[in-house]
Amino acid sequence: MGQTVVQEGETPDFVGCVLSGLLRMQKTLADGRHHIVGLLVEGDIFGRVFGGATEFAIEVATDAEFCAFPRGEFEELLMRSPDLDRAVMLNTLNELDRARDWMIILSNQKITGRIAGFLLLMVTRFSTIDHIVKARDGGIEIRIPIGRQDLAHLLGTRPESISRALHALQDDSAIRIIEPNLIGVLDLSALAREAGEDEVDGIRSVRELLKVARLDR
Amino acid sequence: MGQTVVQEGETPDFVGCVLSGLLRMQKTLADGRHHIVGLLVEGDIFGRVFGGATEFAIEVATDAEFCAFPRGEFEELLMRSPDLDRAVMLNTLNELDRARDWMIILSNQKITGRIAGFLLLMVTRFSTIDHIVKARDGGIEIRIPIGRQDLAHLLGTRPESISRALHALQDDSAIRIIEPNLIGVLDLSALAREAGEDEVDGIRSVRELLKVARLDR
DNA sequence: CTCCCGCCTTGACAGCTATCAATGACCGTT
DNA sequence: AACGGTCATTGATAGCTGTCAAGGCGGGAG
Repeated sequence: MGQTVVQEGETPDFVGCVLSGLLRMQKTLADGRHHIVGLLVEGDIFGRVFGGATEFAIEVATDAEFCAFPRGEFEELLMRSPDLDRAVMLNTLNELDRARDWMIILSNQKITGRIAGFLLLMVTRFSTIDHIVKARDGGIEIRIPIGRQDLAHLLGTRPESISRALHALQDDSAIRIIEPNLIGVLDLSALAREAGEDEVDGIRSVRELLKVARLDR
Repeated sequence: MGQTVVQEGETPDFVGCVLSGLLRMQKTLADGRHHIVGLLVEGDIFGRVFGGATEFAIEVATDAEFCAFPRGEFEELLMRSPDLDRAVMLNTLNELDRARDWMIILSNQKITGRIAGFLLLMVTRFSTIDHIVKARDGGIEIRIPIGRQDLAHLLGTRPESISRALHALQDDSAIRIIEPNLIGVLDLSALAREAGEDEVDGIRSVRELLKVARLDR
């Protein structure tokens, strides 16, 4: 927990792939604060494929497993397997879109909007990770895999504001705080409205997810 | 000016490469506001290489030229030319880092800090585009290629706050507002301090840039 | 079992920003 | 030259957030 996998400015000699658990990608600023720029879950690839130093450190957020390939071999593998190459490219493009989604979320001036966007992103992006997003009869339950401090760093604010905003969303009956890190989503539309996002497509896909989850049981 | 090149949600049938001018990548929200998530300058590639719809619209910010390759041919070209494939991958990875830099900037809670980070990013990233960043005897001059409205959308705030923050930085003798869109940088360290970033490396490279620019003349 | 420590939460206050409104500068048009 | 439009700026006020401080809760060590 909290161990460093890749240090800032380092050029790692391997390409990693997360198998389970959660890693966080962050940058430490001059004043000691560290800002989180992304979370890595199972299936995510980290470490730059071709040269160049990583500008961001990677640390373990929860118990996690990952595998590492020597970078040279991985690059050769990419050369020989167009399919793998294409998959890595698609993965990178998806991460790029995700990073831009983060930008939209961070552009929201009210904290409640940022948290609403964060929760929606969790639901839409991590819907396949069942220990994070669970579909229940009452709606969806999200287990936030990081603490208030990290969440604040992620959303560009402070733990106190996170707490207040979550309880404000609860007062609006948009969510329910089951445990500090276990959030029940009561009203997706309200969240989307709060986030200011046109998340209609996202919500539709979530509805599909819920249907599938119910059929599974 | 303001024309749409690629629409949101569309799957463009070409891959574009900016030759000159400036394009902006943005997303329109449900309430009509549009948030800018990136600027494209010469050499930047846009349009997804492999399938998938673009989540962001691309519009012309200034007079611009770009070339377009049919997507199918481009993908075949990638298959046949490992060098090009590698270059595109590197380009994408760089954009990813840039997007994460944006996240850091947007995480800054004070507007002056966000603008300081923006200016530093302009200097470090667009230092080769001489109609945007110019080295002069007094320091560096940055021509901001977008208006206050767009700048506000980019930094997640409002035009009024942009104006106030710029003039605050001027009062601190960190910058000089030569024209509304032409900013002279007087004190890089002050900007870095304001941004809270450990931009020492960045500043060093800027110093190199200044030296080179002076030798050029 | 008790203590200690970290985390989450809540309250009070200062500081900053969003918002509304109004003014002035610049540009293209008439 | 006069007009209308957009854009940048400035002021006043309300609202929200950062900050500091304190209290409550749970888990681990002794």
